Amino acid sequence: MTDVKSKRLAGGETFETADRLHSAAIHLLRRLRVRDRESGVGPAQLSALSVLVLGGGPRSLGELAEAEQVRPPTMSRIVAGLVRAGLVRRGKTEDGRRVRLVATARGTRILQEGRQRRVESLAHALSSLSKEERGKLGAILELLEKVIRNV
Amino acid sequence: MTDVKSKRLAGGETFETADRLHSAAIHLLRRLRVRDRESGVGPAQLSALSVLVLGGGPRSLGELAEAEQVRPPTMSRIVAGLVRAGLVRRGKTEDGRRVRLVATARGTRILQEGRQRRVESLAHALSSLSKEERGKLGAILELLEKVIRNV
DNA sequence: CAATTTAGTTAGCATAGCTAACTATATTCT
DNA sequence: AGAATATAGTTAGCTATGCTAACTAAATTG
Repeated sequence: MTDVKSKRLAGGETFETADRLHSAAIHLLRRLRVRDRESGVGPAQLSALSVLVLGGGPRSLGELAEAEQVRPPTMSRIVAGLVRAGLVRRGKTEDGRRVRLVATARGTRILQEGRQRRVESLAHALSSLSKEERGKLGAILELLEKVIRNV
Repeated sequence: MTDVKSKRLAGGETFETADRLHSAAIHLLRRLRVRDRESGVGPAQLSALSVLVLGGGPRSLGELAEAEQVRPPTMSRIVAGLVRAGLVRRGKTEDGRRVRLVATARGTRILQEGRQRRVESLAHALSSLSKEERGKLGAILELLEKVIRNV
């Protein structure tokens, strides 16, 4: 009870689980992002577009910057690229300072296709699990989604 | 049996699980990477350094580029930054063309501290789970690590 | 209606990705 | 052995993505 380990014995197992979960997430996304090159859209643009398409509709530039953890000038330029590529359209709002950013049909299609590719790759790997194992994974995901919102 | 869904009924559930897992990984890392700014090292440099520190010792530049899914010229510059910052040292090998990249003591310390911060944030969030739930999560991680290697 | 606050852009800097073209060392093939 | 080829890294120059500082325009406050 006097060694280094004992100081955090209560949390030690949790820490190890966190470490493994962290590492798993890194390795998973590192593999999946390979497929994003096929879209021809850069990672920051793709991620911002995903907020507009999957995140429940149009946003202002500031909201998008916050969602992507990026400063307004950075998002301003990312959006400029998306508009130039015809993936996003700028709309007006009641507040003349704000812009309303909307994914175009093309932007929506490109994002959905990319997401499809990523998720298919993962689904294929998951197919090696038994039905029971996938069930357990699904149940854990429920918990995990709550935990992540609290990070 | 004739609608769109039925075409992939067998894989439909797996696809949904993959989608949720994918989304959870994205959201998790998006939150954790906030803490990396404290290190004062850019994301590409930090990630390359993690391969040297956690990935089991020294590597050549080409190996590092492959591990990070980046082209040699890109890794060349990332390594130049790490060397300039005193986090990595270049060593010689028998093959005069190859370099042997080793993390310095300072590089190792900075990486470990950053990883500690990330994992602590996650461990703190995980502490809201019951002991039993954490146990289930640990068991699933076993499976997940295997699955991810097959993506 | 002047002062302040808020939303977004522009300018300029550093990092990080790429391809093409180069240098230096090893290997292979007469 | 020596020429031709292959391999490992670097350099140059482009685009994209991150930042802060300084600006413009619109809304809100006093």
